[in-house]
Amino acid sequence: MESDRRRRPTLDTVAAAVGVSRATVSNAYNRPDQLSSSLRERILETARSLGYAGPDPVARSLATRSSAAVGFMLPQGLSGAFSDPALSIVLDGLASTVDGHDHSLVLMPGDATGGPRPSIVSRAQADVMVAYSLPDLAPALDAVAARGLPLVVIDQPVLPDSARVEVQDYTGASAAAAHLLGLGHLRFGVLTFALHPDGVSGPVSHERRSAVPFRVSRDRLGGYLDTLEKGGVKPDNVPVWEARGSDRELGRLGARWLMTRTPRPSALLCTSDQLAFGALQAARDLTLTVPGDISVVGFDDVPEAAYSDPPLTTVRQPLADKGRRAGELALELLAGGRPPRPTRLDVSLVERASTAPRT
Amino acid sequence: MESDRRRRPTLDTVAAAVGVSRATVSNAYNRPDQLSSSLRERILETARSLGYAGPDPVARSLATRSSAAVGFMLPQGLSGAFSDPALSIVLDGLASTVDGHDHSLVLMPGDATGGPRPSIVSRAQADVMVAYSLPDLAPALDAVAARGLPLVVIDQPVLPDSARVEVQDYTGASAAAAHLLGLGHLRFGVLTFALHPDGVSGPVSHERRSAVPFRVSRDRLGGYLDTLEKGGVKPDNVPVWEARGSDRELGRLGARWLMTRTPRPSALLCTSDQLAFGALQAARDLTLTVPGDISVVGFDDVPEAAYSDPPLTTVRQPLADKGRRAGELALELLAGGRPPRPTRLDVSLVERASTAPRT
DNA sequence: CAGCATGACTGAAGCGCTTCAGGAGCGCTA
DNA sequence: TAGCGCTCCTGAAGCGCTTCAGTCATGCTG
Repeated sequence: MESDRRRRPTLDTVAAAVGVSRATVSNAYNRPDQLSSSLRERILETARSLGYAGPDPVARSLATRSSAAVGFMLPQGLSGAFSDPALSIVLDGLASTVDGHDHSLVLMPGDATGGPRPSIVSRAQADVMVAYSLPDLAPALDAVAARGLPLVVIDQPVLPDSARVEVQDYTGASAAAAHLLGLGHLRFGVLTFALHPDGVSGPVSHERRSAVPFRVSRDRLGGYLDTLEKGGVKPDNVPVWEARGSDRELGRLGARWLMTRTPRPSALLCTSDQLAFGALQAARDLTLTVPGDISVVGFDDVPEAAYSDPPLTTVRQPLADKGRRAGELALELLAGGRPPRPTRLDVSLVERASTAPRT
Repeated sequence: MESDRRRRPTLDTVAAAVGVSRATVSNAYNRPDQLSSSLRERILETARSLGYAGPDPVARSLATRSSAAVGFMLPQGLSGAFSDPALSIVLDGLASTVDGHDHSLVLMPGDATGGPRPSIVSRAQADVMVAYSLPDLAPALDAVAARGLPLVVIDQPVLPDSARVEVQDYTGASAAAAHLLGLGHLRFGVLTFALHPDGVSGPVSHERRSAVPFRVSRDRLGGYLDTLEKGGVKPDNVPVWEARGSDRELGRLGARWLMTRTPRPSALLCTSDQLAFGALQAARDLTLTVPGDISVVGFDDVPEAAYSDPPLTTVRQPLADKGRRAGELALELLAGGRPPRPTRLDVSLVERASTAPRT
C-alpha cells in the first residue's frame, strides 16, 4: 500500500518512457505550441498508458507560486449559512466566475468566533481570500493579513488594502422604513439576524444595539431605526428581536414575540427575506392577516419573495452580481491589481402585497 | 510589486535570522518536542517580527504529499444545489468532521454534465474526493480514478473501490407509497427531482423513466411506482413530473400540473421535502386543502417539515449522519484504510398532518 | 573513568513541477 | 556558402518545505 502511492508516475517517468526531457513533457501539457504536435500526441499517449493523470497540482502550484484557488470565509457553520438562499446565490455567482477561470473554491466555515479558525486560514491553499459577512475584527482576518494574501470583502469589515463589494444597506433599510411610515404606520417591530456572533437569540437590549460588529446588521438596523426616529417614532419604543441566524424558523420565533407585544406593532421590518417568511408564518399561526393586521417587509428579494403568500414587499439587492463582482475582484487582485475603489451595488424597494396602509 | 511577493520570508530567512538550521525552524512549527522551548520561543518570536506567517501550505503539501483537503463534487451549480437544505445539512456534517481534523473543503460545483468538469477535478488540491449524488458515469469520476484518489460516494454511483454511504431510498419510498395505499388512496401523482442531468423539467415520458442515471431518483421513483403497482395501481396511470432541481418553486410548478390532471390525484408522492413544500403552496394557489382534498408526502424530513402548514408526512433520513459518516470515511481512506462495506443508513416514515384517508 | 543513553540540533536528499537561457538542426536568402 | 531566423527540444536552477540519519555535547551509570 505504501508502494501504491509511491509508484505513481511523474513527469520524469513519462519523459523517460518517451525518451525526451522532462521539460518537454511539461510543455506537452502546458504549452502545446512549444513542441510538434506529433511528439505531443506521442507523449500524451504514453502518459495515458502509464496511468499518468497530468501534472501534480501541488507541485505545479509550488513551482508557479499560485494555487489557482480562492478561499471563501464564512461567519458560521455550513448548515446555518446555507439556510439563507441569499448566500447560495452570492456563492454561485462567485463560483461560476472563478470556475470559468479554472480556479477552485476552498470553503472555510466559521465557528463561534464569527469566522474560520485562524489555523485553518493559515493552512488553506488559496491565493486570494474572500471574506463574507465576517464580523469586524474576526481573527481570521488577521491570519489573512499575516500571510499577505489579497483580500476581497463582501458586506463587511472595512479593511485597509482590501477590495470591497457592498450594498447600500443603510439606504435600503431607510427606504423600507420610509415606505411604512408613508403608509401611516405608527407602531413598529424589527426582526434582525445576528448583531453579535455569540449565537444568542432574543429581545435586544439597549447596549446590545450599540457596538454591533456585523456591519450589515448595523446598517440595516440603523437604517430602520434612524428613519423611524426621523418620522417621529422613538427607537426605544420599537421592540427589536435578534435571531442568531437568518432562517424561517428563527424568524417565526422572533416574529411571534414581536406580534404578541402590547400594543401590537402594525408593521414589521425584517433584515432578511427568510426572517420575513418566518414572520408570515407567525402571522398565520396567530391568525393575523398580512397585510390586513400587520405589514411585513423583508430584505434581499430572493426569488421566492415574489411567490410567498402574500408576495413580499422587500428591498432588492443584486445578489448574483455581488458574487460575480467579488469573483472578478479576486481574479484582478490575483493578477496583481491594486484594490480598486469599493463596488457599491444599488438597492431598491420592491413593493408587493405584504404591506398596506394602516387601517 | 514583483518584489512584494518575492520578498516574503521563508523558513530559510527565519533560520538565518535566528542562526539555526532550517530544519530546526521547521521543527519549531511541527515538532515542538524536538527542540528546547526557549529556542522555539526565540524562533517564533523572530518569525513574527519578520512577518513570517508559518510554513507555506503548498510547499508543505508537496513535501508531505498530502494537501489536507477533501474535495466535494456536486452535480450542479451552487445556487441550485443549496436551495435544498438537505445538502446543506449533509455538507455541514461533513465539514465539521473534516474541519475537526484540520482539513479543508474544496468545492467543485457541477455543470450541465451532472458533475464538475474533469479539468477541475484533475487540478484540485485535495487528497480524497467525495462525490455527492453524481449521475452514473459522470466524467468527473473518471478524472478521480485517473488520479488514483480515494473516493467516497454519497448517494450515488456504485463504483469499485470506493467507500459508500447511502440510504434506503427504495425502502423509504416504498413505505411512503404503502402508507398512502393504506389510507385508501387510488389516484396518485409523483413529483420528482432530476432523473437526468439535462436540466429539463416537465411531465415524464415512458422512456425517460427508464435508464435513470441518478440512483437516488431511480430508487425513490422505483419505490413509489413498484409499490403502487403491487397495490393495484398501474404505473402508466400515475402522472410523473420531473423538476430539474429540488426547490420549492419548481415543486410548486410541477404540483400545479399534477393537481390539475383529470381526474385529480388524491395523493402526491414527492422525492424531497422541498418539492413537497412547493406542492403545499400549489394546493393553496388552487384553494385545495391538504390533506382534505389531497394528501402530500415528502422525503428527507428536513427540520422545516415539522413546521410547515400542515406539518409534512415524510420519509426521514439522517442527513447530518450522512455527512459525518462521509467525513469519517474520507479520513479513514486518507489514513490508508481500505474502503469498508457500504454504510447504509436507515430511513423511517414520519406521519404528520399532510396525509389523511381518502374522503 | 570508560561506556552509554539522551537531548538538541544539522546536512542533505528529496517532493514533482515550471521556466528560461540556450543549443541543434534546417531551410532560406543574398 | 556564410549568415540568419525559425522550430523544436534540453539542462539546470529553483519553488519552500519535511524528514531522516547523523553529529556533538552532556550528564549518568557502574
